[in-house]
Amino acid sequence: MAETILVLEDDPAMQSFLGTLLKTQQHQVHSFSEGIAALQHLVQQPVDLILLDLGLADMDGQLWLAQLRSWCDTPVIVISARHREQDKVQALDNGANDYVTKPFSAAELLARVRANLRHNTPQQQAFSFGNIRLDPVLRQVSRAGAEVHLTKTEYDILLLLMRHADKVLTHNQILTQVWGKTYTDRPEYVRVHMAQLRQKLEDTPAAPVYLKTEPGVGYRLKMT
Amino acid sequence: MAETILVLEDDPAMQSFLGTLLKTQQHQVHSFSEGIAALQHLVQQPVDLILLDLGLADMDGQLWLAQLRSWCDTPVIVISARHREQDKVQALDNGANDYVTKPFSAAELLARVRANLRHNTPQQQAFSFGNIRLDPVLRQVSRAGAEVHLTKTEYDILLLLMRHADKVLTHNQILTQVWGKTYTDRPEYVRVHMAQLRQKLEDTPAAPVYLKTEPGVGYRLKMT
DNA sequence: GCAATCTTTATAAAATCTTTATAATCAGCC
DNA sequence: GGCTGATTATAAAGATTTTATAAAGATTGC
Repeated sequence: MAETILVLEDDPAMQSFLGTLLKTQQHQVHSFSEGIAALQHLVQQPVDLILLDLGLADMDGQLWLAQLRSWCDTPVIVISARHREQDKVQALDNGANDYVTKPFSAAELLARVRANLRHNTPQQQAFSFGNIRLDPVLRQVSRAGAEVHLTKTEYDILLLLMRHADKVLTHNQILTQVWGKTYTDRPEYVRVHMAQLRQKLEDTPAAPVYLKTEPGVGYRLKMT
Repeated sequence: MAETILVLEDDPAMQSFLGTLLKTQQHQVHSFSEGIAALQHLVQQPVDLILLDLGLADMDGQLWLAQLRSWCDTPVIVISARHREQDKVQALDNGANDYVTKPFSAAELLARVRANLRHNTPQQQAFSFGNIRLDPVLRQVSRAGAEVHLTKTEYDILLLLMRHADKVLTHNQILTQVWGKTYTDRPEYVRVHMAQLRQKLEDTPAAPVYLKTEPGVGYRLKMT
């Protein structure tokens, strides 16, 4: 958390409400009532998200948004009392990322704030255990920050173990998922590749911390 | 335009309506009624945006979304008849980028589609990695400042790799995007053209730094 | 027809997987 | 505890698959 959010809203009650709401989520909030002041601040200090009320006193919110978008691509959530379709379309086409109409639910607004912070900071949904990280989007594994090259089979096994973290997977389950149903009588395949994975991922392959053996049953990835 | 949009919606009337609506904007639309089929398609061929109806017959839309997000970060707009706050919050926290409730205005939906396409495909004026630069507007590639001539096929492959920087693209994905769906059994096409690209772009084509092979899987453009 | 490009093909090289042998470890039993 | 048979770990050789590359043939557009 601790993302910085700029609120541009000229109704004092609403400004105060938004500030309080966002601070409950540990966000740092900068509130403004006037468009010019907000722009000046943004030039000085970038923020992670902007909440914009269209009904400003000193200038038109749509114009403000259009002007902002000429140089800044920070996500903007528009908050407005205007329910008309054409207002929404105009704001979105002016570069808004989302449009919320008053009255709105606090929980929904916070969820939309989270969503917009998330997709702008494309932090991958990565699995990690210890100093090992697996990023299924990039199909990439790293150890202590350094990329580790895994073969297709090794990667498939690790992904399978991660998707069932802390559970025991039998040889047959691994063989079926990775090699296919007809390979259930080749447990040695799993052993050889598991040894390879340990060589690449464990600090002490002979005394594995993550890739544990369950004798007589199968293997388990310990996430702790 | 010409972005590809996947629609997952099990009501035939709504599916048809969405398809028609999106096609008026020159989008390429792939419609599905079942979650499994849609996932299978996405693995084969990435899209630019996903419209998801939460009320699927064969599985829970929220589960589908969570599963998708474990490996895919394509923008998702949820369309739902459920107006409850907790449904919205859950969907947004599951990784949805936007949430639209039925009944919705066509113009607003299209505006939200535009907004989500725009913000997730930042209008990079030029991609670059190392001393290589690709300008999609001029359709021009240069290396260390000097223009490099690429054939149409070479350029298409490079652009595709750049749009999915650092991700692995399978042979099938490359073949489908560049040659078409009926070429998925010709991986040698990709190999030959990839070798050409390396000759033109890499300092040491035999030991590529950018255009990496992932044996058994596909190719990856390494930007980092 | 010519030049550029794409497709096809053949061969060499590289990477990975499978197989095998041996050593280590484990579980049950006396 | 120590023995025994079964299971597991590991390295390394062998086999197979996958990939790189050049070059010849086919196609396309001007």
